Amino acid sequence: MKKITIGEAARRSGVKVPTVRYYESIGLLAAPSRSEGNQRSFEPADISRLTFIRHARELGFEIEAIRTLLTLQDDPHQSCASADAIAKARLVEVEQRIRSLMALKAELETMVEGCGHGRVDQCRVIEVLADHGRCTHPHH
Amino acid sequence: MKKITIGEAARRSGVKVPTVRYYESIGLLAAPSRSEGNQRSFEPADISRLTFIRHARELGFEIEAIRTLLTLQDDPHQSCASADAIAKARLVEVEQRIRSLMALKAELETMVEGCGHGRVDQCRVIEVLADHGRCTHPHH
DNA sequence: TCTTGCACCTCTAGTCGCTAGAGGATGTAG
DNA sequence: CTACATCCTCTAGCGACTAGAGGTGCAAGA
Repeated sequence: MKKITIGEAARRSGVKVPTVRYYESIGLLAAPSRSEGNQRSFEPADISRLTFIRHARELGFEIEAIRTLLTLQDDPHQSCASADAIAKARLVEVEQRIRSLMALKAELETMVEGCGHGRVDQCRVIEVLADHGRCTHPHH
Repeated sequence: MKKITIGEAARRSGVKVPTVRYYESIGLLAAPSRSEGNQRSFEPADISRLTFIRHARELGFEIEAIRTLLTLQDDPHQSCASADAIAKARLVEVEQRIRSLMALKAELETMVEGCGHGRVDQCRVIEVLADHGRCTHPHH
């Protein structure tokens, strides 16, 4: 039975060491057993859990959503309707965010293109910010 | 000389009352004069500044970037190279964020589509999160 | 055996950009 | 004069970490 230190767990899961401790502190990860010298000793299952969490975070799921997904994973006989709903909600969020960012992109492009690289009083960047009415792409 | 209260300033600029006070506290907005009863009294110029800030925030500029943009606006004889650089940097950020979100969207769609609405042990949502190797769209 | 030096421990405080709430003062309309 | 909205200051909280202080554990080389 090999002992996995927190550094090793971090390296294998891709989650940083302080973040592993943080996840333990908020109860997302069960407190692992300790060595004689009070150092954490993780199991392979903990690495899987940390990897799951990291991946979910990369997909932009919030901690509370991940908490729910983890309880679903812990009990595989449940219906996956909750997991489905969480993923769908996240998808809607992402789609909205993309739309919003596309509008911003268009507006920023107009600003940057219009900049004559002269002085501030002719600068389109400043001008557009100062006077919202000049936005060519209304989005908010 | 009409006195503009903080509520009025908030209404006209679209910045919330506590946020106006917050901007003053971090020095983004000069402290306005006060009434006899110690209430803030804003000038029309303050409303313009608040509107500028709000618009920049909506475009996702960070407070420190806005601070720089405001000092540029305050001195219109400067070169607008800084403003241009800030806007360009923001544009690059936005473009990267969009690309990243598009990848997430694709992955979420696969997850949601693959969900057979059965039990968790057949759920693609949980499965993909647990095993990153099954991502169809590698992005990280 | 000693020592070097890294990895580990706990705890607190800071990040960003607000937002919420307590507890009290002011201003205005009826 | 009395409601009542709005204002004031101050502190604490949000999410998801991150940084740092100050101390302990552990493995390897001299």
